[in-house]
Amino acid sequence: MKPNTISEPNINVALKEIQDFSKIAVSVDCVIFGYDGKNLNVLVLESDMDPYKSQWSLIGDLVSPDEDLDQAALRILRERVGFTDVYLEQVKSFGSLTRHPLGRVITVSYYSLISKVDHMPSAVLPLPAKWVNVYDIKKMAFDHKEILDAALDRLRKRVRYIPIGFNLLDPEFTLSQLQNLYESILNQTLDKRNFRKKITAMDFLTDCHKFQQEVAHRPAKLYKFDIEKYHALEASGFVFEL
Amino acid sequence: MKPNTISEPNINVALKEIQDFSKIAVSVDCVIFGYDGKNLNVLVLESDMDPYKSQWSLIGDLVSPDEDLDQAALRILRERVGFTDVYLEQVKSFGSLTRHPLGRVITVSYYSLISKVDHMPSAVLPLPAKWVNVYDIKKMAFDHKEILDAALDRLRKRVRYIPIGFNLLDPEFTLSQLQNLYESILNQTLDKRNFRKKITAMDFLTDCHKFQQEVAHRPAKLYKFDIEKYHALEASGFVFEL
DNA sequence: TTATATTTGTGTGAAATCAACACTAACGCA
DNA sequence: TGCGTTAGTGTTGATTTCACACAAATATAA
Repeated sequence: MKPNTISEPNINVALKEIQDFSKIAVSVDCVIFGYDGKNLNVLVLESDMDPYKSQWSLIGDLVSPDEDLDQAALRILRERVGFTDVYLEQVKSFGSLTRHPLGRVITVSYYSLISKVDHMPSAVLPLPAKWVNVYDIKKMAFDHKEILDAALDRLRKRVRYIPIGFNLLDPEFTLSQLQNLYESILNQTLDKRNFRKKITAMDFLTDCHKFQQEVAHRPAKLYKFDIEKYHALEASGFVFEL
Repeated sequence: MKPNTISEPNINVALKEIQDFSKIAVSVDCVIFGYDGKNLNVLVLESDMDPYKSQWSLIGDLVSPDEDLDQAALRILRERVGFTDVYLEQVKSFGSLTRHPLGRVITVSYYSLISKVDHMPSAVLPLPAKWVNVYDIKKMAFDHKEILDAALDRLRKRVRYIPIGFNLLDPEFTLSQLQNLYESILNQTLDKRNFRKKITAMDFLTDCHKFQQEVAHRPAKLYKFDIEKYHALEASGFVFEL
């Protein structure tokens, strides 16, 4: 643990030539989560690239020199699958030497949350893209399973401390739908009464004064997530925790 | 929210030319935390680069084509400051277009935890490097303040759920030292009795049967962190939480 | 040798939170 | 009209959290 000397200047201290651009490409890969009212899904493509032909891959692309990372992720979501205004969060970067068969590609992973999955069945999506139940995916192309796992892990942590789950639901939803969503993400069952107590105790759900239609059972009340109320609460020290 | 078509193949699906290597360089920046028994410090260099001359910068370097990201971070720690065997964790990547004056550089940030800071006073370190109290840093070169904040944020979250704080202490430490460390990291005071109750209740501290020497007050018992005991507990379902 | 300054080390009780649990209500449908 | 299905609602005991004060051990200075 004896410190050396600083021999050469480094990139943060003084000039260093970065002309050769180090022969590393940078990409962004998006883990797009969607919820169909029943299961947590992820949007995948079928890879055409050897040696991963016909395995699922995430949706990604190279970062172009004139866009930052978030912009690249948003562009990918827009260009590849037509999603705009989605919740987006960077997860981490993957840089194994052999992770991409075409060469050295470091990828920055993001996850995003999409609502109304049921309104976008795979038929409407560009052909090879498909919603797949997260828990059915055992293997993917490249290191994408590892990326998916990291994103899911992150989502599970986040979802308990910030109210982002609502991004996966329709604007108006029932408490049971919300609970099911949480159960899908956390992969565990929750107690109905305790869940409702907790959620309604924090005061950012608005009663829509409407009920579910056309269900073959007692219809449930519809609620909306009131983001302004939430921000007000947050500002006065309240922290969301599930 | 209408999906487009997938017009061209992308990097995950089929061949795409990545010859031009997108003129993006990739660097790693390390937020090196150290604890001097009193304050949480971070190791910084004085930047020589305009327009950030004489401002503090983190310790970083370009990623070379034949090393992965973790290797690059470890190399930087070894080459620049002589640290080996340190706790290291990736935080996130920063890719603003204008973040580096020399051109487009995307950086992957890491933080690491160093013990025995008091045994490596700045005199022994390569000249421009210096330990600075984290809470005294208001401004840094590049976007490094933002990187520092992200790393500190991550450390604060991690330290409550995994016992990594011990990396910042000598192998043998007192409970008060441990508590002070947590107070420095979390930037809040903790109740002595409750802290000790919690820590000793989880059974991975070993009594060294030794006491502090040469202190002008009642000497405290020394403890060791028993990582094997911790792993055993962890395996049987125990989760560290502070 | 004695007093002082400093830090260590220890337990209890009140309040808040968590976890487990079961029945009636409302609707569509046969 | 009865059946199947999901919605909606409170209580209690167990657990966890939080606040809080004083005697013991050492070095140092008088």
